[in-house]
This record gives sequence, structure tokens and C-alpha cells, in this order.
Amino acid sequence: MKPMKQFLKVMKALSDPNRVKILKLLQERMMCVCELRAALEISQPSASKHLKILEEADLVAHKKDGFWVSYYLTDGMASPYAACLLGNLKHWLKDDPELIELIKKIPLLDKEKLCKR
Amino acid sequence: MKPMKQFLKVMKALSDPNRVKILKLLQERMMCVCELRAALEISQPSASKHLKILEEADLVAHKKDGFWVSYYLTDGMASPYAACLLGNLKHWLKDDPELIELIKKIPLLDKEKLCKR
DNA sequence: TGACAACATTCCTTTAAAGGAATATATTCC
DNA sequence: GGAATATATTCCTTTAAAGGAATGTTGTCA
Repeated sequence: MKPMKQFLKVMKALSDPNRVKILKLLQERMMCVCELRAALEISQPSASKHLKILEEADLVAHKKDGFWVSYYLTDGMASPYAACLLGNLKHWLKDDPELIELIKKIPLLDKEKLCKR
Repeated sequence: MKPMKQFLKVMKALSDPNRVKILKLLQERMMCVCELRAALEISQPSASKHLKILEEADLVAHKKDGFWVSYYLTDGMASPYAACLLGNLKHWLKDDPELIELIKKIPLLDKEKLCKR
């Protein structure tokens, strides 16, 4: 992929508040789609689509985790742009009020309870 | 401005190829609107609008320069996100073929000739 | 294998961004 | 002050992105 195209994918992926929130959540621990969906209070298809965009920008990856699909932050090996932004996001936005509230909610998430089994 | 909002402004500003090209051009030297317009082969209103978006993200600033308005990269003091991205853009995208061609064209730009005076 | 649950995809609608023509503003030079 | 020019803004059209309902797919467990 041309450098410009790869760069734009990362920037576009980071241009949506819900996707930034997902990355900040995944900084804490890996999560399945239903946990992210619940935390952000968005529909399941919306969560899936955001995750796909993040994955195509090399910002997240996923693995099968029994009944669920768990998403996690990449190590950035696949894209220097993703690596840099993920690194900076670790300390950026620490003082954003909405994100602070969101992070607080993480302990309340429990995929065993959120999902129907 | 909330951190999230300020961050998103920078990411959105960097999500358009023409705006990235403008930043790469301004890395070489400050330029007026008509020079940027000519280099990118876009309309004058389009150039103005892109510059406004970049300016609102604290990525560029402008000053009156006689008959023209010259735009230049900021020092990043106004936004840590802008500062970081501008810093990285100095070495990023060096090998993008389209950008290489674009930078080559800079010496051919001459606002005295481009404009009608 | 059949039912069910998690997730992905498709389709459609709404909303936001980009592009250009036309117009407005402001500055220079006479 | 008036003409001319660089730039900004408005308006409109086209295009892309986001959201949800409905549907498809895959894997698990009985």
C-alpha cells in the first residue's frame, strides 16, 4: 500500500469519537464486541463496523476467545503511523471528562452477564 | 476546548490527501494560496477551505505578505496533537511517489508569475 | 444435527464532508 | 476614490461516512 493511503487510513480511523473511545478502552484490557458495544452504548453492527475500520488501519487485531471475539491493540509492527499514534494515545486524552467516565465503567462490564449465556 | 474535540480536529484535518499535501509543501517553505492552489491543481475556494480546516486544527497559521496571504506550519505550541503530528510528518511519507513529484514542482512555482500582476 | 448466541454484512436512511461557480471582502496601486 | 487582484465565504450539488434494522455466518453446546 502506498504510504499516503496507509497514513490516511490511520487518520480516518482516529477521526471518530467512538473509535477513539474503543482504543482507550482496549488500553485497559482486551474486550469482546459485546463489552465494547455495552460500554459505548451503540448497536452491535456499529461496534463491528468501527472495529473493522480500526483493524484495517492496523490499530487493533482480534482473536477467537471461546464463544467470543476479543479485540486488542496491535504492537504497531504493521504500520509506523499506527504505532506512533497508539503510543501517544497512551498518555493523550487522560483529562477528557467523557473518557474518564468511560474508563471508570470498565469494572462493571462482564461479558458473562452482558451476553445471554 | 475539550481534549477529545481538539484531538479529533487534528485527525480530521489530516484525513484528506490534499490537506496532507499542503502540509508537505509548507514543510519546504511558506506559500500563498495561489501557489498552493497551482501546486495541487485545485480551485481557489477549495484551497482556502482546506487551509481554514488546517488552521483550526492549529497545524498552520497565516500572515499578510504584501498582496498575498502566506501560510506556514505552526510551531505546535497551541496543540500537543498538532505538534506531534507535524513533527512526525517531517520524516513520514518521504517515499510516497505522488508527494515526491509534488515536492519536485516547488521550484517551478512563482507567485509573481502565477498571479496576474 | 439442531438450536442458539456472538459477530459480521447488507441495505437503507440520515448526516457530514468535498468540490466548484458565483459572490463578497479586503488590499494594493493608480 | 476607483479599478484590479488575492483571498474568503456562500450556496448548491455530489460523494462519503455513520447509524440502525434486518439478515447472513460461524462456532458452541446440548
